[in-house]
Amino acid sequence: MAGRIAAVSIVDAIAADLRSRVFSGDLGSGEALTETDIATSYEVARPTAKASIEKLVAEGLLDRGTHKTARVVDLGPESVRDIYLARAYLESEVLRRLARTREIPQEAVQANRDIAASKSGTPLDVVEPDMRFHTSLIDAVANERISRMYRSLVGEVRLCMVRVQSLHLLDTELILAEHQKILELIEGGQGEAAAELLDEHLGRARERLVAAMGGTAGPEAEYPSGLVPE
Amino acid sequence: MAGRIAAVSIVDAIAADLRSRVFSGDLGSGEALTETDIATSYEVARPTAKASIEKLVAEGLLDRGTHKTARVVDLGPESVRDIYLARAYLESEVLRRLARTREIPQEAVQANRDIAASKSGTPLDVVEPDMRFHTSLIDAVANERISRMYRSLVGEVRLCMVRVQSLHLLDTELILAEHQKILELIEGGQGEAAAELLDEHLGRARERLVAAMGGTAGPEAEYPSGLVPE
DNA sequence: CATGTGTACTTGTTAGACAATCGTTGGGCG
DNA sequence: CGCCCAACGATTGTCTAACAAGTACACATG
Repeated sequence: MAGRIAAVSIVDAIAADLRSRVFSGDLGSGEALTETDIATSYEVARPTAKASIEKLVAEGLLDRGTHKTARVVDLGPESVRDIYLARAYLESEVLRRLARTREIPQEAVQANRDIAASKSGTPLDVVEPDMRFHTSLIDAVANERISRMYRSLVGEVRLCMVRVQSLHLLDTELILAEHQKILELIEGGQGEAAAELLDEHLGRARERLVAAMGGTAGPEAEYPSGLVPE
Repeated sequence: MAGRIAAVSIVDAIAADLRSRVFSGDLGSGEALTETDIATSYEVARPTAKASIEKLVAEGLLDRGTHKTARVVDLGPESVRDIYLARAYLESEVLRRLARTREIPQEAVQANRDIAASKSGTPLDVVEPDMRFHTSLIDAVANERISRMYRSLVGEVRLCMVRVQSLHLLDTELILAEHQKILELIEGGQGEAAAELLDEHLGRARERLVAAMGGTAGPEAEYPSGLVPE
């Protein structure tokens, strides 16, 4: 059974709703979330609202100190680098290990197909399948804790993307081609090459994101030779 | 200032105390922790106790379902494998990246010295510096999220060690020698070799731990040729 | 022996309250 | 006029008390 029935607590339900509102941009960076506001707007008691907030704080989506109002995290360039480098650490090693068995998850192949299909939509439509491509690779190693760690990053990654959704930072064709190449390298048992390509892939996204946020981009932001878009 | 003053909330203080009691073995595997028990024993309100429990649940040290009493996690062989493999994923990649700059953290060197110094003590005395050796390597990459992820594993790793503290699973000399060799390989820029040695190092600990817990150990449990202890 | 029921225990959630703390605003003083 | 300090409001941390809802186990029943 894939999706057993929910049986969510009120706290979880509110946390889930807040989470989606953060991802959708309904709650922007730095926006304040007081316990009483949430309590009244969801018509629950303050401790319930408090617990929801604390859940999101633990996930890294909200930020707050003692006696201070919780706010949606405001990710600066250095946080973006931190997040993407952490991704690279996890994912490149996963690629190496997957290459040893030369197994590629079907979900990753499907995710890449969905990226191709979403080219006609808005830039934001690419985010979901792109994310799914990477998570499916992580999940392929079948390690509960690795997957759990990666999920905690994914939340923040999506947060980055929301902030720059209007900018056309990523060329879909290039994403597609690199994903495809990564899968081929895994299938060919060339883990080292796959890891290197992934580093490039993530490094470029990272530095272009940093630049878009007002930071100074590193050399990784450049397109590979001969693949500059229109 | 390394350790700024605490200013801990009551919830944090109780969580910290429970954590140390779990690590010290005062609270054994599967032991029940009801909210009211904790509330009365620490002389706080039940919501406060509840919050403390939820913190530990989030850390993976306690386990509980809805409407069920929280219990100290009972790590089975499959969990031990999961934990150690997750460690290996993180650490081997960290080693590779450290080898690129050939930098070895002084904390790791010191930790290894402390392991040598603890040989005369109980087997449990080795745990702390051993842990410190590994965490210092992780922290050396200066990535906030990588460090945070690793910390979440460390709690469970220590839990494993508590359960097998009475057994003499690890030969201190071998640990020491392998740690030393890993540092040398990093210094020499041989990241691949360092990662491989680490895999062996962790794999052996992992499988011997599994065997000690009643599982069937894999081939990694064996000592390397020519290094069988007395 | 299997099954259903009931009771005690535990957790989920709420309400209201008070203390401690943070941010800000306004007044007093140089 | 500008700056420092005090008082205030807003917000969070914690508590007490209580009820609802769910679980687990013993018990009685078929």
